[in-house]
Amino acid sequence: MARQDDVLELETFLPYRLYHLADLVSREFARIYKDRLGLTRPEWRTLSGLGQSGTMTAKELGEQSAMHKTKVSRAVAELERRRWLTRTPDEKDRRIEHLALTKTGLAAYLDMVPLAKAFEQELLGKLDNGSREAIIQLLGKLESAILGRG
Amino acid sequence: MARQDDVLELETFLPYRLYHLADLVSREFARIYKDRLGLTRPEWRTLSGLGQSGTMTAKELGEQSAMHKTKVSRAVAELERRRWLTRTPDEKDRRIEHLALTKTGLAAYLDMVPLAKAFEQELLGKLDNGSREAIIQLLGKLESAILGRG
DNA sequence: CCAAATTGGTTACATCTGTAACCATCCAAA
DNA sequence: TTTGGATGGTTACAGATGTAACCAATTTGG
Repeated sequence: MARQDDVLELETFLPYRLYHLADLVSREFARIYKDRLGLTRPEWRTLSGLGQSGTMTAKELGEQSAMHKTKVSRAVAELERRRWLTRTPDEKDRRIEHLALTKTGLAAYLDMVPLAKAFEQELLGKLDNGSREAIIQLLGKLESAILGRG
Repeated sequence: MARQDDVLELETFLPYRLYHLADLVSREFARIYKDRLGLTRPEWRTLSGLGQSGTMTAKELGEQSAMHKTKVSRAVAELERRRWLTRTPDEKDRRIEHLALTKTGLAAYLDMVPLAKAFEQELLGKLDNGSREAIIQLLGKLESAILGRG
């Protein structure tokens, strides 16, 4: 049966499965910040990044949350429009602006944190202990693998 | 330190990590079918679905490859434009069309299959045996979990 | 010093996507 | 039968995205 070799089973193909799963999880989670705060994913990541790290430049934000600079730029613009963050020019390098959440922005962030954690816990809660451990390990290994340092 | 509870570490947050990883893998793989065949992801999935299963309706395609019907519709239209697939009206239900790859379409599919398998193998090859097993298990468990049957 | 390359960030444009509205067709109940 | 709802599929429209071009400021190398 040579045919077997010539067929790819989509349902078990790793890139497909991985993407599909991530898409499901991400969409499900997105409903929370979208319904509650009306944010897009890049906007949520920006909020989350600044909430976590305090003050960052756009570039740092992009690195921390794996976003292309155009996404960062637009997300920052939108959050600024809402007055959820402020830009402070850098003294020494005038290309750079330091971004930080305003009180309102921080409040939105603090509003989301427990919801995010609950979501994650609920998801992980459906797995046995071993699987929970395993998944953390595996994500790391796969990341290294894809980044070519595996 | 109450602050700890109020912070979410994005880098270890499951939805983020999962999505980021899937995005990396998917993008890397997409380069192959994009460079080689000029396909988008929905188009690749359509090609792959029909290559694997022979003849399907648009609805079946969407179910098999987890695509919204608009994506299917557009991908099918594009592949038809290239004459990579044909539509055959159903005898009994005139809303339905049966889709199948043409010779050209099949050739493109057969061209991609070994590349796809090689990509997957290369990725998995960077993991130890245990991890390879584990990942298959885990993807299934997480899928069940997110779909609420966990 | 000064030109050339680099960097942080924004914008324009074309493409892709999701939602909702839509069109046929089919089915089910009266 | 007719009629009201489902169903398969397409389309319109508004947003989101990626690529590339761009601008200004900075660094580098001569």
